[in-house]
Amino acid sequence: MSPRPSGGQAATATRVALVAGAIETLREVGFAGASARQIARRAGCNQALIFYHFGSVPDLLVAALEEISARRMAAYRTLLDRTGSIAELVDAARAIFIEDLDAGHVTVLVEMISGAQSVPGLGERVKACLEPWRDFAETAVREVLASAPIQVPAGQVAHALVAGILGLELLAHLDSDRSSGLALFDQARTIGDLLDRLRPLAGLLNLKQGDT
Amino acid sequence: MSPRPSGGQAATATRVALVAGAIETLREVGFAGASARQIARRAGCNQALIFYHFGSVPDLLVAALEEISARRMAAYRTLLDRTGSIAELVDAARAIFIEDLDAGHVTVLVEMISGAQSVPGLGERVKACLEPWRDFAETAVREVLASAPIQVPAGQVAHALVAGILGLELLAHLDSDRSSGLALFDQARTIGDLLDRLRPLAGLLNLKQGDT
DNA sequence: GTCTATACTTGGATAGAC
DNA sequence: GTCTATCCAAGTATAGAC
Repeated sequence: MSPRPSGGQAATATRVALVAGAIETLREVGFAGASARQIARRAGCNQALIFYHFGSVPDLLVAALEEISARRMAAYRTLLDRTGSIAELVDAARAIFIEDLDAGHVTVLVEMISGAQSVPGLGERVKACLEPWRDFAETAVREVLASAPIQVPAGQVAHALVAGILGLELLAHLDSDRSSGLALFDQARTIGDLLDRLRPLAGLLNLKQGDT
Repeated sequence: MSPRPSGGQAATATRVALVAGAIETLREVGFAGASARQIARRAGCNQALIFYHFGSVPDLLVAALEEISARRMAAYRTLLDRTGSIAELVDAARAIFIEDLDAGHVTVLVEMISGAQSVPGLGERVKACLEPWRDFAETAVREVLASAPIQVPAGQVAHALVAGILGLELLAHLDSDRSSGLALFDQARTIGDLLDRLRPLAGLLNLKQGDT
């Protein structure tokens, strides 16, 4: 669809600026306010370039979401690499949550999900972008709770976790207050710490453990 | 601001139709697609009437949200009246969640929260509409867990609960699948049932219970 | 109170100069 | 590749007929 000429160096810079502008616009005025002119102004270039490089405004917005999705996945994966305690992982997750909140990554995601209602076919593409986030969450839950003394359905917990993050983002933005959300991480940290202490007892308490 | 002539019977019918149309529009095409013309078409009346009766489109949308908020609060309060078991209350909450999901009540709320980004001052008004929902959630958590054998911060749990509902709504709409959310209620039902069985032991287990 | 008609603004998208 | 200029569609809002 989009031209994407092969050898453009300046073109790449423009596309990067437009994606950054799209993210900034989604953050500041939401999906409903993300017009081509608003985005171009923040990108510091002409409005017509959006259509030249991306074809349409929704296409650019999807590209922006994909960019964020890819960047955050990289950051998240470093989380799973630390195979330390659960409490340690909760701390790291909290730090990343703050980072996402301040940078507006989740805002962009939420705006795209709710905004998808008004553009036919957009929902499918947003859904595809969200898939890695869900997979990551499920993997994280599975790994973290593998050694825990309780048996939980990882898929459901992951679903609740993703939903929780999205909901907290909505509320945090509405209230201009992120402390309410962070307090929940502190709560999780306490529970995680408890699970860490109980871990040595895992073998004793696993009554109906099926897997290895 | 709005005229609201005192003795209009037909006028009231029109306002009702417009509010209903606004809700339907927010559900079907979201905040970004909720234009005066779209709403008027669904309300079966003229676009100009929106400005006559409500002053502006955002004002009508807020009125629609207030309408929903009031109606749902009435339904929710019947929940708290049943002072039965926790499991029973989870069942009732599940039924209401389904009702809200199918009728699109939460969709309207989510669209208004995320859409508020693009209209200066709208956020404050949406926030005011959300307040009763939060208060209700906190009261519900407090009452339900008062007799439970564990000590929990009701405010934080309520905040997480509201966030969870909003997030589940976002995901349910994106996936056109509400079963993932409902599965969590089944999970909660199991936990509630566990708490019900443990309730007789509450006196024994309360190690650091401060209140009555 | 409700409609038609319209003024005005903004947004999506394209053509063509450079 | 990027800009200016422009067309057209859709939106908000108002004036005035009925």
